[in-house]
Amino acid sequence: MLSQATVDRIIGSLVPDGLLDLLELESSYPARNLPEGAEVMRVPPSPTGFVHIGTIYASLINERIAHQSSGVFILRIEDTDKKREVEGSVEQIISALKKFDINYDEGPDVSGSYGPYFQSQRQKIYLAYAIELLKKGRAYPCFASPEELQAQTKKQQAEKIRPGYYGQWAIWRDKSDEQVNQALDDGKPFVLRFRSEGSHNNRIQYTDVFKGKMDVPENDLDVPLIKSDESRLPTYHLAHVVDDYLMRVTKVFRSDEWLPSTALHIELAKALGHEPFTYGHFAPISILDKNGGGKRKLSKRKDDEADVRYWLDAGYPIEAVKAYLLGLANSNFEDWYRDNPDKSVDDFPLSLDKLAASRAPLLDMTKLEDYAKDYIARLSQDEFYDGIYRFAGEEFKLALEQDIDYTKKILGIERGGEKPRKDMSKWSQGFDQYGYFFDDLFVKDFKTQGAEEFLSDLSSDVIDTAVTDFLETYSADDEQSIWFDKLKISAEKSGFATDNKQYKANQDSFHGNVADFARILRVKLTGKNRTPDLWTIMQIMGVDRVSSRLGSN
RNA sequence: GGCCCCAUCUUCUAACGGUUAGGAAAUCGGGUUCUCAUCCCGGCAAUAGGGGUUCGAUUCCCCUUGGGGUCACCA
Repeated sequence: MLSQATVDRIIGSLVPDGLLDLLELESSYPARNLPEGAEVMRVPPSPTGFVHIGTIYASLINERIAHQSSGVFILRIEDTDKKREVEGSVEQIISALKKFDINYDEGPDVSGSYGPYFQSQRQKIYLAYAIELLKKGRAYPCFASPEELQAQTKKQQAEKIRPGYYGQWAIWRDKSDEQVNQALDDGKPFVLRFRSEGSHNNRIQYTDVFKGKMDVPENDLDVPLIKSDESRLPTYHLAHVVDDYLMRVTKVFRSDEWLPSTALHIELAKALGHEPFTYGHFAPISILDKNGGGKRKLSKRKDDEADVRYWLDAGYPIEAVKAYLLGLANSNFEDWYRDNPDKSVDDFPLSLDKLAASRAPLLDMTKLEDYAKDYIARLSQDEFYDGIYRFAGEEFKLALEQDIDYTKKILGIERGGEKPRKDMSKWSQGFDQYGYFFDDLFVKDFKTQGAEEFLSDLSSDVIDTAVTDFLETYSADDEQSIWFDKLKISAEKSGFATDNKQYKANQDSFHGNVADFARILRVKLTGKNRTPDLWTIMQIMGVDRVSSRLGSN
C-alpha cells in the first residue's frame, strides 16, 4: 500500500487543477423519472472513421428496446482515443443515424441532462472515479514502458503462459513508496492501473440477457484505467462503468466481442461500490470470407459492405436495409412484415428472446436485394418518384423535371396495381431503368450500345425490313390486343414465326420468332432488351418519338 | 496456447423431448408473358461425429471436431 503522501503526489500530478467531488457529481445524475419497466439503452460508437453497419445494427436493437419500453435511447461518442480519431466521423455517425431514422433522446447534438455525451468532455469525471479507486488501494500507478510490456508478453507466449498483466507479471503492483517516488522524480509517464482482487482459478456467475447463465473465471487483470499521455483520458473499461452508471443505463447490450471482458467490468463496478450492470451480448454481423475462409466478423478494411456509406451510396432504400437487419435480429420479422403490409418496419415489436437465438448472421446481399425489390415495388408513385429523383445524376434530374406529365407516365408504368413492377433493388438503377425515355439520354447512353449488344445476331437488312413492316401498320390509337395482332402480322411478313411450336420445329426457315421481332423494336426504341411491355412504352413515347427512333439508323 | 461463445439445407432460420424436420433467399424444372421483372406450380437441399440419459433426442448431458471472439495505454 502506497503512503498517503505518495497517493497525494499522484493525485496532484493527475489533476493539478483540483478534483471533482464525487457526491456532488452523483447528485447531478439523479435517478431517472421513468415508468416501470422502461429501459435506458445506449449505443457508443467511436469516431474512428466510417460508420460500421454493425453500429447501425446495434443502434437499431438498442433503440427499439428503449422506445418499445417507453425508455430512453442515448448516443454516446466514445472518443477517448485521440490517436485514432478521424475528423468528421461524429458528423458521419449522426447523419447515418438520421438517414436510418434511428432517433436518440440524448446525444452530442441533442440536449439531455445526463451529458456531456462526448467522453472526451467527461475526462474529469473519470479521473474522479479513478482516484477514488486509488485512494481505496484499488488502483496504482504503473511506469512500465511499452517495450517492457511487449517483452513480457513475448516471454509469456514463448513459455505458453496466459498472457496479460496480472500476478507476478503485474510488476508495478507492489512497488514501494520509494520506487514510485523515484519514478515520479524521473518524470516517467505512468498509467493508473486497476488492482484486481480476482483469481483466475475462481469462477463467477452472472446472467446474460441473451445467453443465459454464464460461468467464467474471475478477472485478475490489472488493466489500465487512465492513459499515460497528457490527455489523461480513460480506457473503455473505466469509461463504460462510469458512464453507464451515471447515465442510469439499465441494460448494456453490446456485441459478442465484449464477452471476455465482462468479468472485468463486473469487478470494476463492484470496486466502485456499484451494482454490476445487466449485460446482453449479441452476435455481430459476419460475412463470408471472399478468400475461401469461414465466416468472420465484418471487417472495415476488407469489406465495402461494412461501411454504411456503401449502402447509402448504392441507393438501397433505408427501410429495406432496416427490414433486412431486423430480420437478422428477429427471425419472425419476415412473417410479421408479410402479414402487415400496411405497417412500417418501425412498428415491428422486437423481441429479446428471438435475439438470443440469432448467432453471427451472415450478411446476404442477395437476400437484401430481394427485400429491397419488394419494398420499392410497394411504394406509391410519389414515393417512387422521390427515390428515383434523389439518386439521379444532374442530367437525369434535368430530364425528369423537363416534362412532369411525361415523367409521371413513365414512372407510373406497371405501378400501383395488384402486381407492381419489381425490378429495382436500389435507386441508383433508376437511370438504367427509365433513362432511355428521354431523347438526349437515349442518344447519349442507350441507342448505339444497345443495338450492338442485343441485335448483333440479325443482319441490318432483316432489321430494316422488320422496322418498315411494323411502321406500315402501326397506329398509336390501337388497343393493346389489336396492336399485338398487327405486330404478329408484320412479324410474319418479315419472315418471323408467329407460332412458337412451328418455329421450334423449323428454325432455319425463320429469322426468329415473335419474341425476336419484338426485340428489334424494343432495342431500337429503348436500347435495352429488357423493358416493360412495348405497347405501353409506345403509348407513352408517342407516335412521333416512336417513328423517329424506329426510323433512324 | 488460455479463456469464452456458437454449431439444423448453399445462406438466414423454425420446430413444449414425439413433425413426412417447416419457412424465406438462392438455384433448378414447368406454366403465364411480345422481352423482362413479376406471378403461379413443382424439384433439389440440413440436424458435424461419437457416446450417454430416455419408451423416444434436432432438442438434455459429456467428449471430439469445426467455426468465431478475446487475451492493447483500440473501442
